[in-house]
Amino acid sequence: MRISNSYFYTLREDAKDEESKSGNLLVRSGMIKKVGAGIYMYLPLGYRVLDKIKNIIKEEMDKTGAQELLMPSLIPSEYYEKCGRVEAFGDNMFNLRDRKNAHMVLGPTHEELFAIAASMYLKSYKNLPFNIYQQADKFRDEMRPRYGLVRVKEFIMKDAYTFDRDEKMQDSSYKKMYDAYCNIFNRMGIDYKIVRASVGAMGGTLSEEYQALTDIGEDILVLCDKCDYASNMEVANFKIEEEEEEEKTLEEVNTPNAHTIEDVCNYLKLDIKHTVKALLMHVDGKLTIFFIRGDRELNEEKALKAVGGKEIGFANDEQIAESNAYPGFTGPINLSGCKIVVDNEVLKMKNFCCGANKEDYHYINANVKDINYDLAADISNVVEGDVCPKCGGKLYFKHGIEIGNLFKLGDHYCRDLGITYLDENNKEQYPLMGSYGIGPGRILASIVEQNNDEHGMILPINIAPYQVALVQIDMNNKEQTEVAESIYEELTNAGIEVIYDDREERPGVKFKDMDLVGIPIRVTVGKKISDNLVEFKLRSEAEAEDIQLSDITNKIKEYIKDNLK
RNA sequence: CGAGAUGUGGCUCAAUUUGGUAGAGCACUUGGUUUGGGACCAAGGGGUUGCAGGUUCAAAUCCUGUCAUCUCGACCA
Repeated sequence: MRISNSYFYTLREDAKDEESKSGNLLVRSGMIKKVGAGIYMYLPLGYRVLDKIKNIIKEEMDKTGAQELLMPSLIPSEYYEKCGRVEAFGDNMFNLRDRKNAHMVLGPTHEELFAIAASMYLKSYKNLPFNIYQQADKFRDEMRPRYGLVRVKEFIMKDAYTFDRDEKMQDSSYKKMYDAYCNIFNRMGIDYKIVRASVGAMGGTLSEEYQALTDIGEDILVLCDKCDYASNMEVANFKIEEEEEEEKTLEEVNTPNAHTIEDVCNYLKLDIKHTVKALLMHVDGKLTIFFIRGDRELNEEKALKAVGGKEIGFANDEQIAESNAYPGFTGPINLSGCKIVVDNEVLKMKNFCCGANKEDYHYINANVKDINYDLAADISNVVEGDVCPKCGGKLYFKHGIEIGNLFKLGDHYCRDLGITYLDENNKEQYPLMGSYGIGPGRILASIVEQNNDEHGMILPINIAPYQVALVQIDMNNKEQTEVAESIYEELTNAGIEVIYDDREERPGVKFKDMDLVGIPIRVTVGKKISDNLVEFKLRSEAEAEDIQLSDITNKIKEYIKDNLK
């Protein structure tokens, strides 16, 4: 491409409405432009990059035997009602009415339609297994879009769906996707971790996520410093260490105005790890009090699961009044009028401090024998330094952007939709379904987030919009023009993607722009041409190299051959 | 949805406190001088100050409402 008569622009300053590095670089390089919160246009340069990402995904998906198709985005809502997902998605789904006032949605994910597509083909056990996928727009009315392309309201997702007969067959289908995803992200040079995750609104039995490691990642990954344990915080656990301490006698102590755990610890000079705090919650409107170690957070998802509820939130005064709990001084001793859930860890604690259910009083030296509760379960979040549940190593945290996920969904979608096949005994069976997502936009954001310097982005050669930036220093120099044109022609004929900066701009402008956009290879045709030399520079390296003009195209071809994954 | 901040040429910002004809840099156009890391000089074009009301002789500025964007929180495949 010749820049001089192409759509190409860059911005010299950061956008004021972009916070993240990747968001800013993508906007400044003219790859994307914000239309509204969480809504972006992909401009020609950005679209080329997106297309390359999609192509790598497509290649690896097709290699597994998956077949591509295309689903609509505008879907009658009845399809989502059948599986109870109108409720599951709630306000996250875009709802609209057509002219006949029929209720429509913009698809947030496509399990239902894929199941229906599957049913058109699937009649016999002989049809299994198979895998169908698409790369198409998804719409989710996110409460808070942020970080450029990381969390948006409309985005392209590659979503694949497998259909299998039994768990063994599904394991094999799942493994194929697992491996394909590794290939995809490895080819793109992304630094990622595969973590165990929650099945969330998808429902199902197993979920793993591919998480690109970056500081702006919204997910917290729990990793072990000794083994390969890796889990999303939402489902991470830790090994509870039993305290070896002799049980002392329960004692009530005055703690004036000590409403928070910090206050109590300061006042009584206690280690926060020897305290138990209360979380006064409502589960489906009913007061439920959770007790966890003072320094931990309640994991609401685990808590809900433990009590078998649907909705959880902080209790209001009215709900609290049903019990004898005293906010700020609530403890699991002589507590009544509510459901009481204690963290498994609390059962192993010795001589801890907790509220006494009356103003300005706490208990010290409390032990399991002193407390009353309805249920004990794992309800708290891991903190850094906890013991790995797998090997006993130390757990630490990293932030990740979820760029891919794998779900074993079981058969509930097919059950709800009545999709069956006949087995060899002429008996109707429900197939097992799996769903597998990848977010190309998030991949782009993650790559830029992981690969940049003060000059701009540094893109891998199979992702960059062009492989080679050809910079001619002096557009009025005939010899330079001749050489640049011939290099352009030769590389282009060899199938190499060249962006030829033939603008009447000063060299500095051209260098800055090519650096900002992150083109991996730069060839500069300048004054050294009188010695038959041109300059070869990698975006990732600081130094340039002078190359004989006669060698330059071969050098580039070889570099690309060696580095194109 | 709760709290805070911000909306002024394409971009980044000033003028708002104290009401008085809307300004700079970048970008753009023309001419000239330059030409290896975002050049310089000169002359231009481009904004009913997010929108709607109100107060006033006069509103970017004050008041009310509304919308949008960003941040923190809540929420979250």
